[in-house]
Amino acid sequence: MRMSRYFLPVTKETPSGAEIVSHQLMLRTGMIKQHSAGIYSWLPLGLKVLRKIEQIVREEQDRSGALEVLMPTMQGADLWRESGRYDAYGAEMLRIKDRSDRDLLFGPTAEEVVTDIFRSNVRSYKELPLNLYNIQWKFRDEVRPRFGIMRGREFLMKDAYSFDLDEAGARDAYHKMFLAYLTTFQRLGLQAVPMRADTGPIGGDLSHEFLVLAPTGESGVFYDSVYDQTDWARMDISFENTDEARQHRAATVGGIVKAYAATDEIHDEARFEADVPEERRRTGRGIEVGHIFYFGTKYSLPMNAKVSGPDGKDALVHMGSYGIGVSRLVGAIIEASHDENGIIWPDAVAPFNVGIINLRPGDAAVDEACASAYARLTAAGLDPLYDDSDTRAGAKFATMDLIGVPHQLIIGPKGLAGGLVELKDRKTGVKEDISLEAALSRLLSKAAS
RNA sequence: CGGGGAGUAGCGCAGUUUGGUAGCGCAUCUGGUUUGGGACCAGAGGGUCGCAGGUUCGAAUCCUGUCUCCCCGACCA
Repeated sequence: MRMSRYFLPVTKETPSGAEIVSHQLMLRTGMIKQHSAGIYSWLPLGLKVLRKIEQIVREEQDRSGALEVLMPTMQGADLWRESGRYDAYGAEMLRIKDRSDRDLLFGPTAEEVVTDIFRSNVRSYKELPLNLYNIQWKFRDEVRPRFGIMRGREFLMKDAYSFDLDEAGARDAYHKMFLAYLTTFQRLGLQAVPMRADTGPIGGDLSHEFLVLAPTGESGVFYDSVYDQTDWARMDISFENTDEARQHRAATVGGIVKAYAATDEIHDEARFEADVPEERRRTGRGIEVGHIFYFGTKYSLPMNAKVSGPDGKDALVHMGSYGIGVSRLVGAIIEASHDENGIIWPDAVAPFNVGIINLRPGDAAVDEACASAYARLTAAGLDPLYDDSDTRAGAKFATMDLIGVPHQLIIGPKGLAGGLVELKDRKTGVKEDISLEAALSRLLSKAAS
């Protein structure tokens, strides 16, 4: 993308009303524009990042065996009356009437809709296990939206719903999502710690929140430092539905959750001190980016979602639901990864892989070198952002750093006269003077790996 | 919903106490000089001061109402 053709309304000043750094940076980089309290438009740069995150979430859901669907944002009230939640949900649910005076609502979640899909299409236990997910906009009329898109009223959520014949099956579905979440967050460049969560009226031990560690997080977190050292990507998990794979998943999750991790809501200091050696105790702040839970027959019972079991009798399906705040992740990543100059995107979600800075537009040799670099990087499948604007070098550097372009190729007449360009790493700040060829081959090999 | 704060040019703000017909910085546009870490000079455009009523010769400023946004608390991806 050429900067001159892009829509990148960056500002030097911090907009008022933005308290936390991710909100400030998202506004300053022109990723989002506030529409009203808790409701935002996503501008090109922000949407690009949102889509990249969404795609990683999608890939890991698919890999775990979940199947993508797309459920409506507008839901009829009848299903919610059936589950008993139309009255129970309260003011957070946005209720609307259509022209025929029918009650609609903007879905805050989709248990009712997905259960309805299930019960009208699935008859036999042989079709299980089944996990349906969608990545769809939700609306919750929060009492107090805040922190930009971190707690918006309208937000993009990945919500998955598992269906199993019995609790044992549901437990395995839970394990699959648990493990898929860990790899998802790791791919996003985040350190997320699973923490046992309050299960509410259902009870049991099957509810976990995933918290991204960031100093500005809303929740206080207490955890064993073994979570700092774990490389989830190396777990080598099979999502096959064999007994062996199930046992392996159960053992893996069991091993992970054995270590202490809790948010301040349910933190037990005495247990923390008893279970975790002092040198391994970690306290900090976290942002909740995922929440999974098993809720048994809470919806299948009132909505009569049954399958025929192997014994020929109908059985209510056991369900679980699994959420990831996709739009919140954008903010969470920024909270976890930024410096005084701006955002430091992890490579996997960076809106552009490489920045090209032309220090002297109009200089034939520099223009040519930049154009050539741009063409070759683009041809190799990289997504470069080429600043071809006629502005001061300092402003260009500041903008590239602000929007967090991971690698920056800086080309000017002085360096070029000696056959050199500058290659800068956003994260480390390291700058190197090397030949254009060397810089390109390094960028291309990095892209290939 | 309780408590606090704020709405003045695209953005950030001053002006309100003590009414006299709106200003600064950034951004934008034009021309010129520049160009290796957020340039400089000269000029220009842009605001019914959130909205509605009221007081007054006269209201951004005082009064009443209302809408919106932000912050702190109880809830959540």
